[in-house]
Amino acid sequence: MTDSKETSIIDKLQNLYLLLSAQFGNCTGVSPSRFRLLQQLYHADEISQAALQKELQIDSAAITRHLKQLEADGIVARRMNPSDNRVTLVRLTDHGREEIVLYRKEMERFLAQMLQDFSMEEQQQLSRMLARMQSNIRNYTEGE
Amino acid sequence: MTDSKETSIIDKLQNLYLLLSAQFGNCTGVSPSRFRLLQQLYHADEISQAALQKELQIDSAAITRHLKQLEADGIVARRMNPSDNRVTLVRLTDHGREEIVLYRKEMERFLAQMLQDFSMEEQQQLSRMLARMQSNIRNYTEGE
DNA sequence: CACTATTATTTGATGCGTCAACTATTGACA
DNA sequence: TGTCAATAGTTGACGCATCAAATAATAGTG
Repeated sequence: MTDSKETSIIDKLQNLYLLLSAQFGNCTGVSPSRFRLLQQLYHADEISQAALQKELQIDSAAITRHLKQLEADGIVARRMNPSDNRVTLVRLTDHGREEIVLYRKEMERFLAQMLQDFSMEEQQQLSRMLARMQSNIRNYTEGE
Repeated sequence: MTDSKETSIIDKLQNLYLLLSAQFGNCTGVSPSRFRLLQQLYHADEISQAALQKELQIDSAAITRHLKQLEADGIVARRMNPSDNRVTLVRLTDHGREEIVLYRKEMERFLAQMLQDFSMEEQQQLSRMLARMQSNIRNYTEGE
């Protein structure tokens, strides 16, 4: 029986992800999701929640909650799009912009450690494999 | 700036994991964690929660809650270890054993789809890379 | 034997994600 | 223009994980 072998990739993926989230949070002070969200805001100046949702691939409910918290923390400011009252536009506050610079530094360190012994070639290979799995899973959905 | 490039592995890992969890659940009817837990029980006959915790690398609080639910669903039976009243021994019920056979079938299909275009060689490579990252992250913790 | 770890499990608070249901706006078209 | 569909965001219920604190039982030691 190769049972345990066959599942091992899912197991490894899960163990890695859980460890990654926990450690990333410890090191940078924000969760990976929140960091990614801030990263988008950092590059985008001002952006709608729907656009954030598309980038991050996270449920829009989760986006709403992150932003609510970030707004309460003074990291982010929101306003309605005057030309379409359905959409909310989000941007970093000046304070937020300062904070994220620190997060980014920590993240750099973390990432460097995580990939310390990976060659460029390996990193690309890994990236491609992850992307392939993702697309395979997506197709499974449709095929159901 | 190669900013978005540099984070892309974490991004990809997260996107993949979230998609994986959601889809795995849809397809098999159980979450990856719960499946792994059942898998352990399937192979172990009777096992303590602490041992499960070590295998799965999941917080023991989460183990308790999974088992509570599984017990309520009649999948699992728990009893105290008569020779050490601290430990709880867990085993699949007959019903549970039948159920898991079905889950396993679904899981096989899911996994096959996820890795459909991966050669054996690639799968091993991927496994090794995931393990390396995990160990790199662990070391980071200690280094702090 | 009493005292102090250590170990196993549980519970409560919290973070983050999902889905489903609901509101508000906008767009399109008979 | 009135109606209906699509889009953006929010909220509530829920699943699953984490940490910290509490409880029990056992082990080790002077």
